[in-house]
Amino acid sequence: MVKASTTRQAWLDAAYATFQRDGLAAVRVEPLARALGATKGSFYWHFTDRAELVAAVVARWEEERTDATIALAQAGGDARRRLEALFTAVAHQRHDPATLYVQAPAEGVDGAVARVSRRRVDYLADLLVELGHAPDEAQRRSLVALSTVVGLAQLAAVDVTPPDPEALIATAMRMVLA
Amino acid sequence: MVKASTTRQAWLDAAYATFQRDGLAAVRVEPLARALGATKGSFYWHFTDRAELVAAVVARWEEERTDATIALAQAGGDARRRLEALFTAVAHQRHDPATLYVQAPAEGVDGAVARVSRRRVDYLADLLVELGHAPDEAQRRSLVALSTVVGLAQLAAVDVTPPDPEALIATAMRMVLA
DNA sequence: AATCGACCGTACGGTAGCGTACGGATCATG
DNA sequence: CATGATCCGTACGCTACCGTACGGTCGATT
Repeated sequence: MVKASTTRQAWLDAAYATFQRDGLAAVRVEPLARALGATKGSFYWHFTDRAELVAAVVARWEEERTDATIALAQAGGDARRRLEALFTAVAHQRHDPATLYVQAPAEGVDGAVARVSRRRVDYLADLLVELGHAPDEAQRRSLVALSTVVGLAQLAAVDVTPPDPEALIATAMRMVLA
Repeated sequence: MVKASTTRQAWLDAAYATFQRDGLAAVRVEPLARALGATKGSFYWHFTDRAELVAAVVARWEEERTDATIALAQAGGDARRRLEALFTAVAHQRHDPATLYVQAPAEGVDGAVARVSRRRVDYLADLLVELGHAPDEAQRRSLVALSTVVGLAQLAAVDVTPPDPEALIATAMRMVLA
């Protein structure tokens, strides 16, 4: 019987935006209130907790990521084409905040992050199985691939980046396929 | 003419220990003082800043990492053996705190972290060149390898871990070499 | 023995955020 | 039109931490 109050959504939208830009830890009630031109009185009407807001933000993120994966899975083409599409998508898409994994446990959302991670690994592993790899080996290679993406984001945080990102993607894809 | 006061070292040791366990952000003056049975009066005698302590911690970390890499480089055996030793060492060694990369910029130590990262990549790339890879390709593969290690630590933070770590290492090494 | 400097404790002020109490406003509806 | 629910602002207390002021102690030096 939630009468979908308009401003609960505003809080969530603002929180989601700062989550994408600066990570979960940056989702703070008072700065958010200032940004919205509101006060905490409003916030604590719509949410019981900061934790509830963070959980809602991550729930939305999980939905979006899951939908995106499903969309990828249903894209046309054979396994090889879908894999190429996946790699170029990952290369050009906007990424999750680099702080996501380390902050998730403290924010109580590591379950959701783990689910999304596993779904990503499984999707890639399915493609590799289609391309002739044994299931166990496919799973391992997929985990390495996801780790690579996550790790590159970490290194980018300290400004260690490949000279030629396109060539790196190509090499990474060859490494996963070979 | 610094008369090597004994307790400056005590502060540094304690700070280094909590850095290794909980990351740079966990290096805080007041908790450290409590742990040492001292007060901030002592701390601000030996250090001007919390920043100075953090910088000292990271400097020590950089030295240790550099020495370790040099030791690896001077180890006996051909390139192939040294590479195998590297992989098993990385697999069993204690790792850097998972928070290192994301926190380094805010703590003003991203330069040191970047240097260590590049040194690691370069060391592996040298091995790959010895094993017949072209320099550019070796550099790319090394960056992928380091990213994989860093990414695995991130995923471990949300409890996404390989079922068989040994098999994963073997696969990763094959991927890097192939 | 007086003093000086190294060393450290106490006490304070300041910041940034969380959560709560409470009162005022607004609006639908009986 | 009164009343109750909804919504939000103000003001407060609390925690955790940084950095500073200042005074006291103690050993070495003069």
